[in-house]
This record gives sequence, C-alpha cells and structure tokens, in this order.
Amino acid sequence: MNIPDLENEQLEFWRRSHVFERTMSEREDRPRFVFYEGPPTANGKPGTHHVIARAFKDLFPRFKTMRGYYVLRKGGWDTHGLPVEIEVEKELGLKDKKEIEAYGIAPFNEKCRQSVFRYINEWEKFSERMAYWVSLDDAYVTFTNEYIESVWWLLRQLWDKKLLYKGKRVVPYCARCGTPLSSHEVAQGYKDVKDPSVFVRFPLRDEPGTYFLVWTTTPWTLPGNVALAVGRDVDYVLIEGPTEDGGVERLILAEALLSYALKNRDAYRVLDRFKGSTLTGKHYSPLFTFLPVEQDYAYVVEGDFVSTEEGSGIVHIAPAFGQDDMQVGKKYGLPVLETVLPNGAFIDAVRPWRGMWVKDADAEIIKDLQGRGLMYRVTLYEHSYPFCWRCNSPLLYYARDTWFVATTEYRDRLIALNQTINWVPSHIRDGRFGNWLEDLKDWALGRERYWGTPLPIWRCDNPECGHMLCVSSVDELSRLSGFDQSNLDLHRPYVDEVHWACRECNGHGTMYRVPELIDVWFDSGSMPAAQWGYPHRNQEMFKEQYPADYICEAVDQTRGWFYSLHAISGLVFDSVAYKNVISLGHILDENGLKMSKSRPETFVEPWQVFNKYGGDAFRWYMYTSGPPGEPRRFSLDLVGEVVTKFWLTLWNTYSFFVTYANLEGWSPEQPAPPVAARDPLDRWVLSELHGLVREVTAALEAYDAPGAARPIQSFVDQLSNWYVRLSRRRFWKSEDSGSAYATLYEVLTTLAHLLAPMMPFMAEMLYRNLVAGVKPGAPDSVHLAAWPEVNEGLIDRELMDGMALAQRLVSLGRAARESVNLRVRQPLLEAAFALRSASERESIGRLSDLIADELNVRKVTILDGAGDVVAYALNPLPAKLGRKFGKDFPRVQKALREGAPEDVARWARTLLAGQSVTVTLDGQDYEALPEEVEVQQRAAEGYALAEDAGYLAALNITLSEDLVLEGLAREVVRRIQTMRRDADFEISDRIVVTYQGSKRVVKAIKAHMDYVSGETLADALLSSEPGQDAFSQSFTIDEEDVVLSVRRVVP
RNA sequence: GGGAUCGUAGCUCAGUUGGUUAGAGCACUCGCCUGAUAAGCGAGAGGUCACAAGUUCGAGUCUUGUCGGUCCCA
Repeated sequence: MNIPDLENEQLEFWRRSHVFERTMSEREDRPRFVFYEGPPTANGKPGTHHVIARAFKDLFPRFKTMRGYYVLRKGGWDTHGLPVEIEVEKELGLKDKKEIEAYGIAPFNEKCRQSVFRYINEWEKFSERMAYWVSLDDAYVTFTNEYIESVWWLLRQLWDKKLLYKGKRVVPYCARCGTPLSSHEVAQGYKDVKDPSVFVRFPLRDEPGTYFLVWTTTPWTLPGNVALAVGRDVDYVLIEGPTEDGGVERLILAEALLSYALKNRDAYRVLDRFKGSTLTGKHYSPLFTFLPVEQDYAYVVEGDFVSTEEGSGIVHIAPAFGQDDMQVGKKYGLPVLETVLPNGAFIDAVRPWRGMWVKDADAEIIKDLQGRGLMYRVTLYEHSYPFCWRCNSPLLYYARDTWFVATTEYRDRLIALNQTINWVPSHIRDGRFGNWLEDLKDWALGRERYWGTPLPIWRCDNPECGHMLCVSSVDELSRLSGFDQSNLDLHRPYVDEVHWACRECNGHGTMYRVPELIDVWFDSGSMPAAQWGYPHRNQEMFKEQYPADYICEAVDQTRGWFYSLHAISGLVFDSVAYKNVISLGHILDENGLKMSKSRPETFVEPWQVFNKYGGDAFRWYMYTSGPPGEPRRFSLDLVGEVVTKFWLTLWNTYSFFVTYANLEGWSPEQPAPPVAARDPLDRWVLSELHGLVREVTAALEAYDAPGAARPIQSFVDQLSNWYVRLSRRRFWKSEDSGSAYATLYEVLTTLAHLLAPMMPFMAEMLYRNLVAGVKPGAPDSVHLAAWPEVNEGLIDRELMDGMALAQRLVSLGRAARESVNLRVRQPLLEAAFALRSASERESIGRLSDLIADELNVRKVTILDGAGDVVAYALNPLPAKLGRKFGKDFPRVQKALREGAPEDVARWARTLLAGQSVTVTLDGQDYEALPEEVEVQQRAAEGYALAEDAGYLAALNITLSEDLVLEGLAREVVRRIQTMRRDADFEISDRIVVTYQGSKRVVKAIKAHMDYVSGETLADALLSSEPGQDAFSQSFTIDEEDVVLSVRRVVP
C-alpha cells in the first residue's frame, strides 16, 4: 500500500478535471460562504506550523461547498514590512538605515520586491500536496498599486473621521531598526532577561545626609531623570542606619519594601512614618545635569502607578523613556530630557558616555554613581523585557513623534462588535481578545522605514502654514500634483518625489509627503477591501464578499491579523470583518517549543511527512490530536499512528468490500433489501452511520473539528472490528449477502462524503471507485457532491445500546475464558450473564445469537435470580438515590450494601422482580425503586467467572467429548486456512485436503466433515497420505498428532 | 506584577448539568484470534486526577489559594 502514490493519483485527477475550479464555477448561483485567506509571506519556506493552519482553513470551505454554498477561495500574499527588509539587509550586508540610504532606496526596494516571492514555488507545491485549495493565480498581493490604493482610501476614511493624528508618545522603539513598534509587534518579542537592578540614593536638597532610595532596572535612563514619584496613600518611613564607610545615613522608602530593598534590614531603625502625600514637592539634588533646565524640577510628585510589590516604592521619572513618566511629566509641566539619539546612543551633551549604546552604558553609569557614593545597592534582576521581534535587539521606551490611529475613540464599538463573533475556542472572545480591546491603546501606525505602504499624507513645508491632507487615490494624486500619476510606483522613493505648491499659503510652501510608511499589519487588516481594490474597482465583489463567514489563523494573530481586520473594519465600515474565527494553538516541537522559521533547528520538514504517511494522515492528525486552540507537540510517529489506527483500518475495510463484491459479482445496481428486513448487524451499523452523519454535521456547523473527526474515527473502528468481522461470512456464503453488500456499500460511500472535507484524498479515492461512473448522474468528484442527509428513521437507539452491551458481554465472556485458559476455538455449552436491569435483558435477547457466535458457545442465557445464582450484592446508585435522600444517603447506602446476607438476598429478589424495597432506619422509611439500586449476582461453582461493574459472565466449562471433537475440528480448519495462505492459494481456490492422525482427530474430522470442507473450500477431505504435489504439514493439537496436506483443484 | 489557558497512566488524549470501582490509544509483558488488515481480542502492569483548603450526602468536575507549562499584557 503506497499512500503517496494513491494521493498523487487524486492530485492528478483534480488537476486534469479542474475539480477545484469547478467547486466555484459550478456554484456561482448558490448562496455565498465567505472565506478570507490570511496572507502568508512567501520569503520563507512553509513548515509544519503552516500545515495545521491550512488544514483548518481548508476544512470548512470544503464542507460548505458540499453543503451547497459557493465558496470563493482567493489567495493572498503579505509582501511588505520589516521582515522582508531585514532579509534583504542581511543579503546585502547592510547594517543600519544609513547604509540602506547610501545603497539607495530604489534599488533596496527593488530587492525587497524580488525577495518576497523567493519561495513561491515551494508554497504552491506545498499547498497542492496537502490539498489546500486556494486560488493562487489571482491571489491578492499587498505591494501592488491597486492594493496600496485601497489602503490609502481606508486611511482617508480614518483621516476624514479625524482618527489619524501625530503626537509625541513614548513608544517601544527599536534603535537598530530605527522604528517604533506597534504594541502587537512588541507582544511577540518578550523574553526573560537579567538586567541590573539598582537602588540609588537621591540626596534631599534641604536635608543633608538624607536620601530617597530609588529603584530602577534601566540605569541609562537616570541622566533623563526629572522627578521622583510616590504613591499618595502608600506608607513611607524615614530610617537610620550605617553607611559602608562607617558613617550614618537616613533613607526614605516605602515601609512595605523595607526587607525587599535594604541590604540588612536589622541594621536600621525607623525614625518616622508618613503617607506619600507628605513627601510631594520635596526637592532633591539631580544626579546629573547634562542638559540645561529652565523650569522647576527634581522634586517629588504623585503617581498612581507606584507599586509596593517590588523596588522601594519611589519611582524615578524620565519622561522621554517611559509611558507613565511622560504622562506624569505632562501633568506637572516637567521638562523632557532627550538624552538619547534615535540610534540608541547618548547625545554629545552626555559627555562621559556620548555615542555609547545605552545598554552598554549601564555599567559605566553604575560605576560613576558608586564613585560618588550615590549607589546603594546593585543586583541582577530577572524579568520579562520586550525585544524587537525580528532583529532581537532590546527595545527602548523612547519619545517619538509618530502617527496614530485613534482606535480608543471606537473602543466601545469594537467591544460590542466583538461580542457578535463566534470564537473557537470561545474563551478568546472575552479572554485574550476581549481583554485586549478593553485595554485598547491607540494604534501606532507610523514606521520610519522603506519597504511598505507609504502613509499618504502630504504636508506643506512652510512652517507658518503646515497644511496637511490625506490622499485616497492615484487619480486624486494626479489632480493635486498636476501630472498624470497613473504609472507611478506608489512605493518610496518614487512617491516621495511627487509634490506641489501649497494652495493654502498661496504657494509659499510646497506639499511634500511625510516620511513614514504604515504598520504592515494595517496592510493585511485592509484585505477585505484591498484584495478587490475597493472602492476604486470591483465594488460588487467587495459587497458580496464582506464580511467573512470564516477565518482561521494561529493564536499569535490575536493581536495581529485578527485585531487589524477587526479594528479597520469597525472603524471604517462599522461592521465585524469575520463572523467565525478559529484561533489555533502553536505546533510545538518534541521539546515543547514553538516551531518557527526564526528557529531553524526546530523546523520540521513537512515533505518528510507527506512522503512517508501522506497528506490525509497529516491533516487528520491536526484535526484529532487535541483541542484546536491548545498547543500540541508534534512528531512523525504521531502521524504514523494515524495511518495504522485509522487510515489503514478504513482502507482494509474498503479493500475487503471490493475484493468480495468483485468475487461474488455484486454491484450497486442490484436492488437492496429493505433495511427493516436486514440482519440486526446491518441495521445496527446503518443506525450508527446515520447517528454519525448527524453528529459530524452538527460539529462542523459549529466549527468543531475534533468533534467531527473523532466520532468518524471510532465509527471506522467499530465498522472494521465489529461489523465486518462479525459479518464476514455473510459476504461470501449466504443468501443474505445482498443485504450485507448493500449495507457496507452505503456505509463506505457515506463515509467518503463525511471524510471529504478532512481527508480529501482517501474520500476521493473511495468515491471515484465506488460512486462516480457507477451511480448515474453522480458528480465525478466527491468534492462536487452534496453532503449526506441524515435518515432519522434508521437511527435505532435501543439497538445501538443493545449492541454496546453485547460488546461488553462478549468482552466479559472472553475474560472468563481467559481465567481458565480456554481458547475461543474450543466450543462451550453455555454462557450465562447477569445484567443490571430488566430492560437490558430485553434488548440483549435479540442479540444472543451474535454473542453465542463470538464466544463460541452453544447457548446464551440470562441469569434471572433463581437457580444458579448463589449470592447477591446491592449497589445503591448515588446518581439517583443521592439526589433523593440528600444527606441521609450514606446511611441508606450503607444499610443496603452491608445488610445481613439474607436481607440482601430478599431485597435483591424483590428488586429483580421489579418491586421497590423499603429500609427503616431510626424509625424512618426509605423506599428504593428497582432502577435506583443495582443488583449484583454471583454465579455457582462449575462456571468460569468474570465480573465488571455489575455485569457477570459465567461460562459452563464442562467439556463433553462432543465439544472436544468440535474444538478439534475447528483447530484443523484453522491449520488448513493457514496452509492455504502459506501455499499462496487464491482465496477462491477450491482444494483437496488429506489427513492422517490420531484416532481422536480423525474422529473429529469425520464428525464435522461438512463443516471442515465448507470452511476451507475443500472439494474432498481424504483420509490418506499427502499427494506428491500437495503442500503438507504436521501438527500437534492438544497432544493429538495430525498430518494435513492441501492441493489446489484445477477447475 | 496582571490576564487567558492548560495540568488526568511512561507518551498522546477523553471524561457531559458534581454521582457507581476515573477511561481510550501508543509503548511493554503474557495469552488468544485471524478467509480483508501494517490489524483485532483478553489479561497484566501503569493514577495521591499538580498540590492544599473550602462548598456538598458526594469533587477529576464548583470556589479560593499555591506550584508548574504555554500564550498574552505591563
């Protein structure tokens, strides 16, 4: 069985017959189901973490197509942004922005443009191989003018709503990349690192020898210090203790942090205690005075962010380097000391460390303060700190002029819209995503980079004027500039060259574009409109394909694409962008670490899996291996397990069906017997099948992939290991074979449909071999076929329960055989079972033949409390009686369980007779109904027993000569069958068998002549020496010797 | 520090509104069965359901806290 070959055949068929295209072209008049492709970047190879995303993306569009919807599957590529630039920088050996500009923006961007499709072929092959159906031919590409123009239009809508603004904000800033990062970029780069943790003495200006004890983990921000913040209601203390050089000093800090902050708590004594509010306004002597300051500063202010969890309860304030700091600084009118250059080096005015990378300066600053006796204590501190998600440099919090989208103005609306979205898993809605919206910050939009969508804002360079406008289309740009710009590349540097005389100040100034690009997440979040070039083009398509019914990406997109789609959609269209969304957990490698292209050593090559186990098994693993939102570990072996436990099981069932249907000449055109007239096993499997259709349909409608896939898996297990195994002989030697074939045919073809969205290859193979070209009018591909309908009339709950019980009893019977070492081939006289209720007795009655067959016993009986039964036990059911008796339950339970044997026996008989019993405890009567108490029975001696949860199997193990002979005959049959196989006979070959052996064996064969020859397709059973050309073997069965031979009969 | 989520057998996972003795599969051992099967069946072994307290007649399940993993925020 070569799985990849089989799958490649289907791929070939899909290509040849344009099946994917036809899922759309044949359904143009059908209702729309809208799917959005979250655009990947094609500048890296696809990996296993893309398999999970694409497996889930593919599932629901296939399902909805079969449900009769038209599902357009437009692909997309994300092509802009820092990741692309960084790749190109590496390639060209450029180290920073200066070098890029020296190289030239035009050639640099050209390189970027070329690099983004570097691996596009790999992506195409990969997508096809895993059967991810998406139109890559007309995929949207974010760098095209059409796309950018749409993004411009969206920005203009924000501009008109006055939602775009420029402001000085402390932003997470990457000095290496020279750009601020949006909060959702920052979110991707937190790492645990060790930073210096320093406690610094800030001398009080008016009280020599007294210091504020101040804590910080960023010493490099100290030259920017302009104030100290305390909590108004926090308790502070003035303490006195020794200095290093034997003197005495006084320190002020929060009382709650005495132990945390002090080197030796016991060496200090508390002089005074007061609230933070009494400290405000007190001045201290600044540690550094590199920059001139005109206004009053270096005093204590109040800050509501001051915590007493760690540090000293006194926070150093540097407005240029902290968001809280900036806010407080504005409130008090404090100066902003910008001591650091945009490249992360100190300015010249910071003389001792000028030009030094600030993080490197930490140690120098510490040394300087130590030298001046101002450093109280230095340790290391492990905390989580943000790093640039691409270049891995530590981010600085840094005051920048930058552009923002005022998303906070629409916060409530975005929250309300989110409530209407169906999130899978559901907790994301009010958890991770909901919290994000609650804490919404304005979207830092500007990027001071090169390869991306230019911010379409032009500004007059006349400082007196400063007029600004936002351009929404190329046409508009042509009108404004007075030149036809329709051939303009909208990227830098070309777009920067478009300028015109300002009309607001009568041409005193010139309108130039602002230098910024926009956040690349705005690109991808614009795709509902921009993939169509809306509104400049395709207005109808946009309306038809908005919003999406379904999107799916990994959980890291919560603050990425999920958010950018939601925000843009909410702000511009006042609508959700998607109605249903699956947020997938990450694929972890075998060590439990996230697989990602930034860590090549963890990257698992998907082709390994495709080539060994195939796309179906790969996909199936993703659907069944756990809740989609949870992280999951991945290994090749886990996919291998799918193959042996599911794929091959199904394949073998199919192969069994085809083998014998061909052999017996059965075809689907033959009229099928009415279901009601079929064997109970047929009715059972059809009942299970339609229950399965119902369950799978409901699960997929609810976007629950494991809820759909897992039941299919257990069904196939039952189909193969119960239905087929027990029905086997009906397929080749019974007048009932028509029922069996019709039943298995319906099961397999229905399964093909149910599997199609998840295992598209196997489903197609089954369908093409069993349905297409066989059933008149059937589509040629399962992926063009209609989803199965449930036939509720075939679902028989009682039969299913009965069968489940029968399986349980068979298990128990086998356990009983095991206990006395009696192999199943040895027939026994009787199996007796004790059940838990009267209704079970009824439902099992009709299946007793089947149980007898499986256990190889001549008779199945149900123990009814009389005769063989020697002991009883009662088990009051907590689920029922607990509720009924409440806190009295344990006493009643005890009474029933541990009563005197004769009482228990009386009660048991009463209950088995269907009547209730009453126990009296402390003068109170407690009545228990038969269904509230389980009666357990133990069987008599002479039986082999097995018991489980109230069920009991008792096998009569007395062996008569008759039974022994029958057992021997079965042993002989089994040996002959094995010999047939070893001799490489076809399963339909007729044979001649010879035998010679002990008297008993000969007697057994003679007594069961018809049985032996029937089972082994023997035309003759001869008591003679093996013929010359016969395949012969000798055996010892239970101390009886026999020589057997088989010879093929040539017809 | 805060939030979300998870923690059940060596591994991967189920476990319904709280209710009998917590279940599968993989892997291991022994045995059985086999006229489709890379299979199947039975038995053995493997669990303080992360830990603690609480609510309750009863907690894997609910509450609170602690610890650990993952992700996110600061």
